[in-house]
Amino acid sequence: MAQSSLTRELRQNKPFLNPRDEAFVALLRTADMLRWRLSEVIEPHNITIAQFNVLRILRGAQSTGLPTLEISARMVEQAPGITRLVDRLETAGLVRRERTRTDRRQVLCHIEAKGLKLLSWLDASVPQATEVLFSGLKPGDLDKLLESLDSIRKACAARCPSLRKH
Amino acid sequence: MAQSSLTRELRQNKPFLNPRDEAFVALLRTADMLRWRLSEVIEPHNITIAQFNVLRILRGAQSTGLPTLEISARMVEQAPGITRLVDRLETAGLVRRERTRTDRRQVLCHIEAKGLKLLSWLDASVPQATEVLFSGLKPGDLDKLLESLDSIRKACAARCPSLRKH
DNA sequence: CGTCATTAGTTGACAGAGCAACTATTTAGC
DNA sequence: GCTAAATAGTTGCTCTGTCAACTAATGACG
Repeated sequence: MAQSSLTRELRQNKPFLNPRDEAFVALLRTADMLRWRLSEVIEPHNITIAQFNVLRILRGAQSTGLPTLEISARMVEQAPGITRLVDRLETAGLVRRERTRTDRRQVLCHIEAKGLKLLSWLDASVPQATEVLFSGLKPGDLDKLLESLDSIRKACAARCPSLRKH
Repeated sequence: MAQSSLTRELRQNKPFLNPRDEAFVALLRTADMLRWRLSEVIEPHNITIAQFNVLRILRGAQSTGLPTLEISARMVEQAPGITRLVDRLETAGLVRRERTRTDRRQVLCHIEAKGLKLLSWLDASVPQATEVLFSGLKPGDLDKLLESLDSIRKACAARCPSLRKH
């Protein structure tokens, strides 16, 4: 087989010995590029990808709001510093927090109008920037990809008790 | 179709409207979990994933060494702070740097014996921890996965001139 | 109902990322 | 050869991420 495009990208002189190693590296690298692409679209609006994720989560729970740690559990990528992440969103006027009356340990977070407005901007530009990246994949490829990623996450979760305590 | 495992993982109440959106999120999340798994193995040895990557790159170029920015170009995930990253490796005695005589702007980095020794430890434990995560995939699935990721990276590179100037 | 464990979240200290400005050296053009 | 531009890397500053210790409130159980 010819040199894989990944070894060429990373300027490796040796091919991968094992397709699983290659898949591991390819996944990390592809995700890094996607993150890069996404940040090009959203960071000009002065929020990070993690903050964008929080806003979307809160928009999905507008009626009730969400406790801080529940946000954390729903995030696509881990973010242990959730408190300060939300701090910054609050300072920016994009979210609001209030202590619950029933359980006074909890803090409910709500998205503010300003946050919703920002998201509505991004609703247009983000898919435009990201969906095209998958245009080389046929519908069947996409299904297969989702299925494979699913299988990997399952194996990962099974072996990482510390990863998430859902 | 039943609720996808991704929407369940992230506790979303709405399904993804678009399989491309879902693939985007699934990729970021899967990579995050892989990174987590990897860090469980290597961070006990007091190096980060990025530093591990640098050490492997330098091992692959032992005979000649590599200029600092060339390391940067070969990394799986972007690391703009390459200077300081290598600083720490040097402080830890894992790499050595020297200014080139022919081009005195360049700094050649070499891996030290201590770095090689550390890698030889990890050579055993890292594949053991990571390869099993792909055991749910048949060889054909792996090929298909690599191919799909490749297509995504190509599309990404085409649209991100700022991503890398290979 | 009092102690102990658990849950929810915050804070402090410190390492690391990210960006822009800067130095040193080399290359290219006139 | 001399100036201008490009290359290689470093440094300063700020902001963010990480980890551990801490407070406060709730739940469990004898």
